[in-house]
Order: sequence, then structure tokens, then C-alpha cells
Amino acid sequence: MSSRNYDHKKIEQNWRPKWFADNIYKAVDFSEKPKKYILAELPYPSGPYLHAGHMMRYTVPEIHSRFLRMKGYNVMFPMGWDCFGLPAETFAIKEGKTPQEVIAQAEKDFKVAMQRMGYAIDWDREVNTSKPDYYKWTQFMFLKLWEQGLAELREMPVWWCKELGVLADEEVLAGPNNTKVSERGGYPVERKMFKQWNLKITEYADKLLKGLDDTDYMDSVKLSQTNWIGKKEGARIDFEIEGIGKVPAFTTRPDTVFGVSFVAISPEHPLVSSIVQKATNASDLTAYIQKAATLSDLEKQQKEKTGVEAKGIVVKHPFTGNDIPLFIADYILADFGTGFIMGVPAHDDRDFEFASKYGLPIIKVIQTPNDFEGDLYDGDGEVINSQQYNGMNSADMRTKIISDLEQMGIGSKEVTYKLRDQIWARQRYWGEPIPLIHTQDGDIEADYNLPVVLPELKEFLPVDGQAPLTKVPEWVNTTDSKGRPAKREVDTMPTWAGSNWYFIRYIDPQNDDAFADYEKMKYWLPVDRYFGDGGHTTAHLMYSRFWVRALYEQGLIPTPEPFKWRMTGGLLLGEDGTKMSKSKPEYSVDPKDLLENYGADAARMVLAFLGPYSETFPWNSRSVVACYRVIRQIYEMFDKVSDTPASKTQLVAYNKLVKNTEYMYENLKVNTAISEIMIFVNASKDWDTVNSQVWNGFLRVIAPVVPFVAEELWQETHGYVSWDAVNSIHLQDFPTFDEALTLDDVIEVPVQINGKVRAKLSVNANATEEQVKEAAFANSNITKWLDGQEPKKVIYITGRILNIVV
RNA sequence: GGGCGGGUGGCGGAAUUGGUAGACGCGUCGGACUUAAAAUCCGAUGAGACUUAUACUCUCGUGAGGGUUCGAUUCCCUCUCCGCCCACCA
Repeated sequence: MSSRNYDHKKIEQNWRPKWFADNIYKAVDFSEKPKKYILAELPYPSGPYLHAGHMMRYTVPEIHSRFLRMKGYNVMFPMGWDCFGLPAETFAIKEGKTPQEVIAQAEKDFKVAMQRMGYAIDWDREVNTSKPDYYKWTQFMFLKLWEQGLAELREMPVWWCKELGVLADEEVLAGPNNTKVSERGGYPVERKMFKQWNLKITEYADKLLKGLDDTDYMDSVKLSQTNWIGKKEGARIDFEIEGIGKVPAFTTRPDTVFGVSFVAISPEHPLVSSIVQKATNASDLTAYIQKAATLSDLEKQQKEKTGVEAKGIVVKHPFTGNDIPLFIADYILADFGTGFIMGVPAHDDRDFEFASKYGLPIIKVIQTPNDFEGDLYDGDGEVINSQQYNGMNSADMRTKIISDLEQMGIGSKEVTYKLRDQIWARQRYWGEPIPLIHTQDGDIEADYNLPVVLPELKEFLPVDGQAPLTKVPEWVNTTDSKGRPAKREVDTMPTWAGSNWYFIRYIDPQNDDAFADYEKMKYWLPVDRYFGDGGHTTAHLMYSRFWVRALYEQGLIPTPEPFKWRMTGGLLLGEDGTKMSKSKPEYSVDPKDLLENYGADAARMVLAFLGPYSETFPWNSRSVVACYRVIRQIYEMFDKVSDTPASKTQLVAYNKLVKNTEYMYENLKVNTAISEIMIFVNASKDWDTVNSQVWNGFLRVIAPVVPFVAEELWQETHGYVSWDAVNSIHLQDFPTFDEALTLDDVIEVPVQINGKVRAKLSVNANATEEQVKEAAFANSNITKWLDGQEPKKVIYITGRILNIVV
């Protein structure tokens, strides 16, 4: 038994207040040390307490940040609260309180939980996105974008519910008799045109694509950004609709234009109304358009493709001059390309499906490969049935026809993107007010008197589909720059707003004159490592990059790319391997129990040990016991510390430990770093004494993982009688190692014959190739297997393996 | 449908990037301690064969099949299953 007992509560209560009172994890502006900005996505307090998923997301990045501090970096590891938006609002509704009330409480509780976990956070930099001194700058930045014409009021089709306002596609369900109802409350929902603020991120599509080259994101992250932008090169081809005019179609395959057997237009296309007027079957068309308006995007794609021909409308093929039928079809998306397509059934599967259904001609214009079966071919090949282009390769024709189209003035080279502009308005209460004013002339003015403070409301739910702020006349009614009565914008910003730039506010959180000092931003940006949720790898990352780039171009931020590097964390599953969720609390891990029964160090250790950071894996309640046990064994090791010189075995074990853990902490393989610690602890059981220098280094190796225990033992080892921050183990250097001492004196070299291990030799670590071969051929099992045969070849990989080929 | 990951013991996962597959941990089995249990500590533990048994030794083994190589969990091809994200994107 150890003379000291591991009492996690006592230790934690002893050191925690000292660390945070002296802010030992302070990130120093303009320090001469090289900086490392380590960022983990800030939580949104949507529940009463930090949950196990949060702990998963923060523990490994935090261990990494501690390691870097011990390697001599000036580390910033900040934390804040993303408070605006639906999660907090929903939480407030559930609690029967206002968002302000639940946020104030959750912020406190979350902070306490993080401090209990011992997270090495510089709390002087804490931010809360819903505080006026923060969102003042969110509003400021928005106005900067608005000044540049990047924010625009735009009319667009939305799901509209009288009770709830605008709803997202997934919030709308099918009701009885082809009606639509809201997911929450079951209120009737209709499709309606609605004016909303949009941010023109699409203007930055190319820059955001190219900007990826300046980052070291993991390939999977870069790829998801690239796919989200979805750059497509193709052509615009104009089709003449008689009596209406030229309508452009976008296609990536202009080489198939001679295969066009119909054209189709989205029911939401602006020209549809004039088409209906001119058509001879207007009532059929109107009925179809109305029906299409009630379908959600999901329903449209699940059902068979449909459309109605606009009879009496003449469309001429731009090359052949033939008449081609025009359809209104809801598989044509209004917001991709031009909302109008040329139908080439022979070479596009969607057009094929549509043409088959309506008996339209399928004109083959590209020769299919010999071994190809079927009517639909979307590859390249020899061009046929295409007049002067016959015989060309379709890939060459694409280039040729684009220049021909340009000469003829009926088309051009065109690039299109999948990326959509961002809807920047919610008809909700709990968000940043958009700091704009509508004048009585219908103009829009900025309100530079920031912050435009969100009024405190007891009743904050939308009523009659109106944004809640509409009901606060004393807030809405204001005056414009000329002193005339005017009205404030009542929509608020979406959840993305605050999280677009929170990492910049950490740099200078108290600044009243700017969102952050430019020189400080120059010192800290870009973020060196950004850890976060897989679900945020596309949208959040993209929007934040856009926001920063747009402000960079105005000279307000020194770097075009906010994040140098990005890694996605996995999820913690329940013990039975199922996803943890609120509906299945029996499988979830209660952080309070964990901290109470095993302490922060064991909790940290087990969360980092169960698996690699980027993977999803199940919780194991036995593993936390194992980690707790290791900590106790470390205490027992302390009893053996003496000045007795370390044995060679001990020195090798120690130097290996330092070497391996250094590599693993650096490369975020904390699960295996903990294995190395366990190996060392196990080995120490065979030693009568542990040399004090070795012990000293060992404590510094474990400090990033188990900060409380490490501090306790470090302070006791050094006999410090009173607390002084400079003596904290967490401000010491990570130990160094001696490469020569990472090797054992005697190593085992396996000997293979034709790739199969037939013997294992114990040889001196610095044995020469000749000595190893000699030993191998002297081995009885080897001679037995060789059976007198002459080796054809002998391959020796130094210190690793000897392979004899016969 | 598209994209991205992944498939290794009973389980979570290792494998220095082409060099002894299964580190470390859980579980299981055996032992110590205990009146007993829990806790703790020590040992064994991929499957199979040979052997009375141990040791020795051998065979098979990283989703399936094939290939490259002295040597493949790792590289290449075909197939298959699972997870995540996006999804009528012209």
C-alpha cells in the first residue's frame, strides 16, 4: 500500500482555484515565444450541463495545447459561448424561461464543468456571442458587408406558416388532403414568396475554392469544401421562345446539343407566367404549377418525374431550326443553373427518364463504346448526327462549339456553382438585430449607432407569422438619418453570425474601439489548429471563411484564411454502440457521476484513451476504472523514488517513453500516448527504486493528460511549501530524451526463410549484418529448414528482420 | 444516385507508413489476499494441430477473391458489407 492515498477531490479542490486565480494558462499577446492558436469549436448551451460529447470534443485538443505550452510555445486555448439561435431558444421554451435567463445559468454551469475538468483555458478571453459588447461587432461586420453590396434583400419562395413564420424544408410535414403542416404544432403551411436578407457568398465561390490551397486542412475537409462549392464548367446556350424571347440554358455537355428533343423550365422560373398566358392549355399548366408549389424538395425528388407540355408555344432548336416541345417540369430546380434546361434523353439519365415517360424522341449523338449496352450513355466518344461536328471526339467538340456559340451570339462559356447564397434572416427573437432601417421612401439605411440592442421580451415567440420584434413598436419605430420616422428591420441574424468570427474576438475580447486590434490579429491569426464537429466541416467552415475573406479585402482582418488546419472529431457512442441521445438517457454517460466517482484526471484519461480523436467509438465504463487504477499506481511509484542511479532498463524505458509520447502528443495520437504511459507504469512495478530524475521527467510527461495528479506530485516532490505560479508543473518544459538510450542493449531479430519466421535471434543492438547472418546460419532451426540448400539471397533490414530466400 | 471514411481476437483499438500482426486497455480463465464477497495484486489469453502434459514445433489468420514483392493489415485490380455527409446540381 502506498503511504499516500489518491484523493481526487482533495487534490482537485486544492489546485484548481490556484491555477485559475493566477491564470497560468494565459496567452500572452506579442510574446517572443512562437505562438500556437489552438481552437475548439465553442459550445452552444442547449442544455443544463456539459455532456460527455462536449468532453470528447475538448479533451484531446486541450491535452495537445498543454503539450505545446510545455514545448515552449505561447499557446492560446480560449473558450466561449455561442448563445444566439434556435438551440438556446428551444431550451428556454422547454424551461419556461427567457433565453437570457437560461443562457446566464448555462454559461455559469458550463464554465464550472470545464474548470472541473481542469481544461487549460485562458478565461480572460471568454466571450459570449449574445452579449451586446460582442454582437455590436457582429452587427458592425454585417454593415461592412452590406456597404460592399454583399447583403441584399431578395424575394424568394419559402414555407410560410401563420403561427411560426418561415420554416425550413425539414420542418414541414405532409398533412391531410395534400396539405402541408408544420412539424411543430401541426399548423397549416403554404408556399409563399417572401423578402429575406441574403449574403452573396456565391460572389466568393472561386476565391473560397482557391483559398483552400493556402490551408493545410485534411484532404477530406478540403474535398467537402470543394464539393460544397461545386464548381462546374460548361456553356450557356440560348433558346428562342417565340413571342417571349431568349431563354438561356446551362449545360455541362454542349457537345450533345444536337440530341435535344425537348426543353424544360422550372415552375418557379420568372418567365413561367408569360408562358402560361401564351399557351393554349393555360389551365392545365396553372394546375400543375400550383401542385408543384405544395411539394417539398424531398417529395419532388422521391416521386416520378412529371411535367406538362406548354402547348402552342414554339421553341426553335438553335442549330437545326426544328421545333422542340417546351415542358414545365418540377425536376428542374429554380435555383441551379438558369432554371431552364435542354433535354438530351440519350445522354442524361434524368432527361432519359422524363422522355421515356412522355414518349419524346431519344436522339443519339455520341457513339457508344462497342461493349456498351442500353440506351443511355453519358460518357465521351465519337460525335454523330451533329452536322459539321460529326466525327469529332465529344470532348473536343465541347471546346469547339463554345467558341462557335460565342461567334453566333447565342451562347458562351459559363461557370456555375452549387454553392447558394446564404439566407441571412430569421423571423425569430433570439438573434442579433440586423442594424438596418427602412425609411418611409422605401430606402434602406444603416444604423451606425451600435449596438442595436435586442430588447428584453417575456413573450418572444412569433405570433401570426410575424417576427417577434414587430410587436415592440417602441423598438421598431425610429428615425432615419434625416430625422424622419422610420422602422427598424425586425428579422434577426441566423445562428451562424456569432460563430463566424468568435475566434477573432478571443484575440482582443475587451476592445471597445474595434472588434480586435489589427496588430494583435496579425500576431495570432491564422488559427493553427481548429478542432470541431464533423457536421460543421462544410457550412460553418465555409461561411466563416467567407466572412473573414470579405473583411480581409476591406483591410479589416490581416489574413484571408482564418484557419490553417482543421480536424474533425468523432462521436462518443453509448456503451451498447448506439448513438447517445436525449431520448435514451440510460445509455448516456453522466459527467457529474464521472467527476464525482473517479475525478477529472481519470475522466480526461479515459476519454482520450478509448480511441483516436477523429473516430467514433462506444463508451466503456470499465475503462474509466482502469484509468483510475493507473493513477493510483503512479502514487505507488512515488514511494520508490530515490537518488539511486537508474538501471539501464529503467533509462531505456524512460527515454522511450519521452520519445514516443512527444511524437504522439504532437500528432494527436493521445490514445497511444496513454498506452505508453501505462507501459512505463507497468514496467516500474519491477523496479525497486525509481530514480528522481526519471520521476521528474515522468511527471512532466503525464502532466498534459492528468494535470491535477501531476501538479500534486510535482509540488510534493519539490517540497514547495506555498503556491507560486512559476513552480507549476504546467509551466515547465517537456522533458528531453537521449536517442542512444531509447535502444535496448540486446534486441530480438526474427529470421525468416521465404518470408516465414523460423527463428528469433537475440543479438547485440549494434551487431553488424555479418554477425547477424552468422548467428542465423548457426541456429539449429534455421539449418533444419535450410536442409543444406544454398540461399539464393539474404536480405537484412538493420535491427528489424533477416530474410533468407532459397 | 454521388462523395468520403472504414472492415484487424469475445470487445475498444495498436502496428514506427512495405519488415515479428494483435501494443495498451476491457472481458474471460487461473492464482494470491479474505471467514466470504468486493476491491487490489500476480500470471495466462487469436484459432487450430502435435504432445499424457509442459516445452519445442507446425498450420491457418487483418471482410472475400486475385495480383505485385524476398516479405502485404499496409501498394494495385475485382467484389462485398458497414458508417457518415450530400443528394433530381443540368
